[in-house]
Amino acid sequence: MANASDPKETLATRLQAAVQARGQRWTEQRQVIADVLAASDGHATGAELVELVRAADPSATPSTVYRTLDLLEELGFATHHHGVDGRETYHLEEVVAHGHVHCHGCGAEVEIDADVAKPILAAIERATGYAADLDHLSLQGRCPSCRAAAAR
Amino acid sequence: MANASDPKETLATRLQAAVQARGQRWTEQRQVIADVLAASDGHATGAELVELVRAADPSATPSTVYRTLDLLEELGFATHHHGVDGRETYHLEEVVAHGHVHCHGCGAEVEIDADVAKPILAAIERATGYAADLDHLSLQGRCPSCRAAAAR
DNA sequence: GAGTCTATCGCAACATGTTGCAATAAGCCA
DNA sequence: TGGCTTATTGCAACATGTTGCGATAGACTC
Repeated sequence: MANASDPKETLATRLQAAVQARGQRWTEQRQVIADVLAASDGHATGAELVELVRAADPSATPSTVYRTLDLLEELGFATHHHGVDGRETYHLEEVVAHGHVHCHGCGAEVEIDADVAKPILAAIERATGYAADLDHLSLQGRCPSCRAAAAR
Repeated sequence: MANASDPKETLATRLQAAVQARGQRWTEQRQVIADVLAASDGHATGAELVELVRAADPSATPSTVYRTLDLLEELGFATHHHGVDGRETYHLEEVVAHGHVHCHGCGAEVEIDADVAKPILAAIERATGYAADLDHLSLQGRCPSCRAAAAR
């Protein structure tokens, strides 16, 4: 821990600067939420974050957590997507943009990083004209081993 | 209406046959839900279906509707995916398989039919080894006109 | 430091789904 | 037809988010 870039410190600090630059306010609750998010590994559901925040500050309420999360998205510090079960999953912006693919055979979920996704996004653009968002790329299908098992 | 194939009749009938073939039971509620689904255009959220079913049969409850919808999926008569806002959207199997792409600029949502999707699915397979599911393909990005507006 | 403006908070109610459980009734067999 | 088995229902409680509103408290000015 405590490496050179110290991401936990910089997240809260940069967030505070960004919030205040927009004429908005920096509060205790936002500090707590920023800390919790920085301490997570960058993948957490809304409910998990609410629970973690309440553990750090029992007076916090879900509405505050979700509203702050919305603010983080607006400011570009986080993104969220809906997983297979429809639950929200939040990512820190520090985590490099990536998509997900979920296997409905074995339930495995793997990440798709930018390099791997490049030809997929290119195909989407050619086919539809849309510039798709890697962070919202959430696919379902069958992984290679389940396909092999099904073929037998 | 009342065309040659008469899909409304056949859905309930075929569903009943499939349910009974599995040793399961055919009930009033399932008949109502099948009728409602057949009368929809093949795109309805869970909440909409619950409301429609309750309009047809006020004694029906949400749990019954959702459980029946799960059954329809198991039997291959319907599929569902989660839209941009995380709400569930159900499709009848009669509607040809298709994906969706949502523009986060203007909010437009367009369908991606099988032909258009083919190169996308091929790219996904090449990049990840996964055989992706067209019905669960739910993308977000920027549509051509929003991209043009942003470029200016 | 005091006063003002208003963004943010916490609460409570709501929306959409999910789950456990006891009561009901569909389908089967004698 | 009558009785039995158990899938299905309806209820109620819960889980996860969202929204409206009055109270609180940041931040700014004087």
